[in-house]
Amino acid sequence: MTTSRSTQSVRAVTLERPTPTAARDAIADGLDRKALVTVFGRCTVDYDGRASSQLAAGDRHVMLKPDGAALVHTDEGQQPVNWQPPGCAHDVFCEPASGEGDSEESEEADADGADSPADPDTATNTATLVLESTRSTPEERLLVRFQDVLQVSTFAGTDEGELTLSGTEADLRDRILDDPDLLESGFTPLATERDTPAGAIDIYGEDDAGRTVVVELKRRRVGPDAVSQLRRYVDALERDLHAEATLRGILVAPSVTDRAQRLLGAHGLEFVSLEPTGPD
Amino acid sequence: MTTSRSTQSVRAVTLERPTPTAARDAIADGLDRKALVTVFGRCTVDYDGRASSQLAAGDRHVMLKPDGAALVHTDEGQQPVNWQPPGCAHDVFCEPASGEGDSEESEEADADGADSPADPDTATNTATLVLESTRSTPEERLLVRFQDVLQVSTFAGTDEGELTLSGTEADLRDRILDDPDLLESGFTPLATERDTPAGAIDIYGEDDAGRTVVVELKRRRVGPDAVSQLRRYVDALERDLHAEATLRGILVAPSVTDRAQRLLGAHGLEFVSLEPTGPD
DNA sequence: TTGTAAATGTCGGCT
DNA sequence: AGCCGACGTTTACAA
Repeated sequence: MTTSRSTQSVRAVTLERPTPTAARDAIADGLDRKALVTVFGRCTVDYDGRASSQLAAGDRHVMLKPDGAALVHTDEGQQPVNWQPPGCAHDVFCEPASGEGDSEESEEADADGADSPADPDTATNTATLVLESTRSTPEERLLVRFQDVLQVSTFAGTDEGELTLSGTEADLRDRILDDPDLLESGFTPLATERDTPAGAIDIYGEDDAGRTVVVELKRRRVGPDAVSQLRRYVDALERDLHAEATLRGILVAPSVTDRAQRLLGAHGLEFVSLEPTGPD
Repeated sequence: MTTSRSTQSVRAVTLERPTPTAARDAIADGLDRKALVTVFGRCTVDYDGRASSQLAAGDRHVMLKPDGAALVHTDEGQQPVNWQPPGCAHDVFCEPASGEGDSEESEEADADGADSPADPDTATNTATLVLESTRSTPEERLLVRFQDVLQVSTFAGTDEGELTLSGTEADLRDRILDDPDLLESGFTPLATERDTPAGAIDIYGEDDAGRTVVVELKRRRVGPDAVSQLRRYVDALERDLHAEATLRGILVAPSVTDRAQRLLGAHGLEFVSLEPTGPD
């Protein structure tokens, strides 16, 4: 068990191969201090809420964030194998032992029961560490049971840094608004996010000949879904304006798939190739 | 600086407040051993690829997975602020110093240059730790520069556990295939994933009266996009079969939004309320 | 709280 | 490697 202190305050505390109760106390302390908590060890994971899942024992990295998010990572994949969104309440406690006879029903009672029979504090060897993250709306629960804890860490940090991102759909939109001729010579944007009964049109405008133009933007190569989306807006606007013949729908993206191309043709929609960021 | 060993092998190694070069060596060793590597400390992050982003200095948790995935987490949010997908090559090295005059152009040359002038090994105080994860198709690069490293850990584990998940669209499909009357009395499923020029139909079948039925399934409450999808399949099948009048399209989901409901009505499509898992 | 669509979406299945 | 759609999608924004 070692701790590390910066010159200002405790910023990282790490326990290696702690007992379940030592792990529990360190984690509880970390959560209290609004620190980011990580636990690495052998565990099972159960989730129940929008769906439900079970995960057999394996070595995983668990992260509990002060905003209530929880992440369970295996050694593979970008996505966590299990998780809980921000807004959850984290709880940590020890259970007497993770025998096979441990009934599901006993969990709930133990979760907040301060007076469990034979307090786990006195049976550290057989006690198992449990992490629980819950929320309502929707009701969801994540339960991580550790057979073995290799490491517990708590991190207290500050992060004021803002992310700047470019190459988004907003950039593509701004590019066209800055220079409407990029879409087509004589195009005039009249509104963005113009609402229809079917949703909001990215760019609403007029062409050279005064025809109404519905523009749908995508930052990357598109498939059939984007064509359907454009068609939906054009349809809705036609119904709304009772102006069938003069409406044009243009999909703007770097490229389209074959099937999307055919769907565009089948519905009299157009395509303009444009990327979110221009050549510098 | 401490290490922890299990009875079988080194499973977790942790350094606290290491020098940049010690951190570099531990991380390089961890990557070599196909371990999961975590680094916590103050860093800046730059990404360039499908989009591009910059993130000013802050305290973050970085995870490098043996499959090539990289994750940068702040203390908020379920999603990483920056990341790199599996399949990337991770690299770790030290740079002479992170002065403001450090030009972007110099990075690439330093990344793999074994013979940098004044090897950073001898200037640990001013050297900065850098993590780099790159891939091709598409060309993408993530660069994490640490001003301060609070902790480096490497974890070697095993994970054979499989995730079982229920409450998915596949469960909803199986529920209907098991008991087609759940959709409507007299419904007969004929195929799943039936292909059309617009995509694959979830369930293709016939109703009581022998009319063709296109069924689109959603595991949760749906909006306009699902209606568009169903419409797309019905349209395509009508064109394919030249059988306009006898086609029915049914959206199956727990519920629909108002707008989706109106779109269904506008296009003569139907809705059946059903959840992926039935009452037990 | 709910609706709507973007996302460096990611992931899996299939061609 | 590209296409296609599901996902416990998550996230941001508007009503």
